[in-house]
Amino acid sequence: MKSSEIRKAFLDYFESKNHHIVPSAPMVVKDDPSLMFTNAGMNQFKDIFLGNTRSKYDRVADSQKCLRVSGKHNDLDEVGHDTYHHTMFEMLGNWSFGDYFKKEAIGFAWELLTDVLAINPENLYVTVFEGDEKDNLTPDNEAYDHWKKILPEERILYGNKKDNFWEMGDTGPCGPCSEIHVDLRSDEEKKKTPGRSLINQDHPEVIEIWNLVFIEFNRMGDGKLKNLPAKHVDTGMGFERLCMVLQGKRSNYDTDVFQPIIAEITGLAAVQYGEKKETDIAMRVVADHVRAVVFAIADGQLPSNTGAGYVIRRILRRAIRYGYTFLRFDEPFMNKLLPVLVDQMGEAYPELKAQHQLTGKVITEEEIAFLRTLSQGIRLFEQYIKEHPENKVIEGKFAFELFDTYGFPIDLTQLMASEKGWTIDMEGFRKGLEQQKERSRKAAKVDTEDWVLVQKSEKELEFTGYEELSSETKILRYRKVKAKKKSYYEIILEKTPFYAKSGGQVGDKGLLKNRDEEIRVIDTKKENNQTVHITEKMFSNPFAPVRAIVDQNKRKQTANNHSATHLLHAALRHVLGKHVEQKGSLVEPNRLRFDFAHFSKLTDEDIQKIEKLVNAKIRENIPVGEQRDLSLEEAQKLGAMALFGEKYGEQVRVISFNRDFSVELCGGTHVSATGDIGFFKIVSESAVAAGIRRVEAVTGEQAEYIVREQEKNLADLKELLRNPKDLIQGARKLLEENAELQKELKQLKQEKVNSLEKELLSKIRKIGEINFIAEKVDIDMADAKDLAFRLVKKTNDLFLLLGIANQAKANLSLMISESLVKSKGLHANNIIREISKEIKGGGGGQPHFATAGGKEPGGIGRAFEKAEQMLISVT
RNA sequence: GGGGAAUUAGCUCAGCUGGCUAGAGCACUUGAUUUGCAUUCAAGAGGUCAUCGGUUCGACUCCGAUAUUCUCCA
Repeated sequence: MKSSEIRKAFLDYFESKNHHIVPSAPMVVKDDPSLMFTNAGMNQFKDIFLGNTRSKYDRVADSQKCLRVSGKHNDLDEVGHDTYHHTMFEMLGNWSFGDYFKKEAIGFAWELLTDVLAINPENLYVTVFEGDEKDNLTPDNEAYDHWKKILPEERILYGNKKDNFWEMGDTGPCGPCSEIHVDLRSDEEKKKTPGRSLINQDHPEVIEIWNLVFIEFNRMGDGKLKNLPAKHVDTGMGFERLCMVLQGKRSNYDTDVFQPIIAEITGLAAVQYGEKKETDIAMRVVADHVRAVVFAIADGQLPSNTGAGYVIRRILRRAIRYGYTFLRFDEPFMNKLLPVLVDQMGEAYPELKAQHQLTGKVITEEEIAFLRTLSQGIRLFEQYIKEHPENKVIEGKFAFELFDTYGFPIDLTQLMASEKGWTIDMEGFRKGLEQQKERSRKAAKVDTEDWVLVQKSEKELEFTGYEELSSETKILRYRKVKAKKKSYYEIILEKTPFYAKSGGQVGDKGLLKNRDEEIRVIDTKKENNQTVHITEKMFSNPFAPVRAIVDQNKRKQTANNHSATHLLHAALRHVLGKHVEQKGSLVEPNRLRFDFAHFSKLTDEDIQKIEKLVNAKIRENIPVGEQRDLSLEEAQKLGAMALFGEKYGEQVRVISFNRDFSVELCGGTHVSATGDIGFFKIVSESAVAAGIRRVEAVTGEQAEYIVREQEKNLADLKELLRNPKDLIQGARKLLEENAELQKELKQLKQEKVNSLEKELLSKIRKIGEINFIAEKVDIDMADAKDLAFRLVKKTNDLFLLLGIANQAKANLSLMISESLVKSKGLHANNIIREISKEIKGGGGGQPHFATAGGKEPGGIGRAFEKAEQMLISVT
């Protein structure tokens, strides 16, 4: 069975059991601070389990793309070394939200595996929860009894809390789970050791394939368990692993999920898979990582140096490094694997096809950048070896610096060191890393107190901000959060006009008022579908009704910018072409920023055309078209474009300005008609990454302000230039004149130095065979230096001392011919230190040239005498 | 969010503990050479050493702030 058929068989089976098949959620998670990537099938249903939202369907199944880079069995550093761990993988799952429970879940799983997918039941084992005294939980006999009916009891095992009790986090929904394991060993092996004894023992051929979680409890803040009103089922089956089982392979990488990519790699590297341990590992690393990176980029997550983007960059770099070291790829190669991957997965995940070109560009760019990092590291490494030739051990501190500051991988340092017969002080390296981690932990530490429940509400949380900017409401719960420098409160209201940061639009600011007090809301954000108000203070009486008032002015400006963003998006597509697609957006009260896919820099004409079109639409004063509660399909029929990497609910909202101009899916706040925006002005255009451009713009008052500023600058400039007819011409003339004057000045100075040169030459006195000059001159220090260097070239055995006096300051310059430095042991540095005492100052320099400064110009003469005395004593 | 680093000629980079009139390679201009694949040789142009402030007789170098970029950790 091909992998695509397996995926389809799974989905078809559950569809036949009345499950609604939902698309995979994006791999990148946006509104959950505890999670960067989707790491399990249940992530997109978290809100349902938490009770924040209700599901439209009781039964759901999907194939979810997931990414794991850390966790029990998924350390990024391990991927590739074995044959079954991955960063990106697909998780097949079926769910029941308050519908069926253990009996049906077990029945479905068994029927699908043994009947539809024809796995030999003899090879299957299951585990059930053994209970836990501390939590006062009895063994899960209910699950046991259901299993007993379908397979012999000797293949049912009890498992402990670690393996068989699933929890979402420290608090929240949880429950016992039941795992299905498969024994893939040969009959001979099976006879030797019973499969039963190898369950959950990390045996590579006795593995878990499906986990059925029965969610029935809620873990409270105090650690106690409470029964949930509705029970849920949450299951997850690793797709790649299932393919391995069904295709009779011993490694996930041998299945048709990975083989086409590996075949491509072997072609490029001219190395066969299975030839050598090291190159095999490298190929697995590359094959795994290219999938992760491509899916992430297609979901809109570009590599960057913070957060989720940084994780993607790390994965990409790890692949490049393995390719570089073991497969001898020393120029970009990852993008060459892209067509195979798109070809293979593009059917199930259309975003890969749509984002093909962009993905290739971004990856190539990253590869080039990293190869540069590598060569810089190699240079530093070699320099270090050269500077410490006798060490034979690389200090941990240096190895850490290479890694920490220059991003040079430690194992590459190790490899290069061993090639030269050196070793690395890994202890020291680890110490550095540990300190780094400690620092970060300290800085990132956030103490979150438990939620304080104030009042209960029967209603769902409500957002009133589309209609009004001030609402009468009550506090449901709040908590105090202590971060490193500041502490603040998070407040949840029953209904709120405050817009929480999302879709690029920043969160509202404003006030919460009750009869006696008012507190400021400094930000509003969304967490697990709830609007969280951030405040610096808390009411002394949280039970009183409050009025929530949004800062009207800021909101209005934000709305201007948001609507302008839509017009900009549409205008970009009109002017540049339909390939333009939103890649990111930021909408603040005083500006807007819009990132989009486009291959080249915008010309000035492009920008003008775009501004012109947007402003024309503003003047048309198009009323906003708003439609709520549409299905995604209905919205798309209207022409709204769904973005890859965005998660849309069952109901979407569409904002349009003229049906045939701008139609977008959007939850943000907008103007009532485009005329409100007033005026639109682009202030900058730049690149963010390969194939992605950024436009920043302002609207309304802010745009007016910027234009006024520029106008003022221009007026000031005109006045400065005495109102020339042609400003540009005037400025150019001024610059030319200035250059001319500079030249003349230089020449005059030159002449002065020339005449001084002659004058000084005529003043040479002989002290022994030394040509001695000590004179006051009226030039600046730089010219004095120049003069000294010119004289020393022309005169042998010169001892030149120049004194400069201006106002309250005195300067000395001393130049001595190299020959005198050598033969007489004269040292300008020492001499100037001595004689500068006479001008109440200090100085220094090199043996042949030194300078000094002081605050007594009257002492210059004495300094000259002193120098002469010193010379006489030498000769 | 925290730590470390970088910013010097069009490009890639040297410039050690403050003082060598800021250098190299490539690219560029000019002249010669007339070349089996980066032809060679010579001369030259090109720099507010990221920006602002401070310490100092003196700052590319030290200190502080800002901006941009890189990098590691969370």
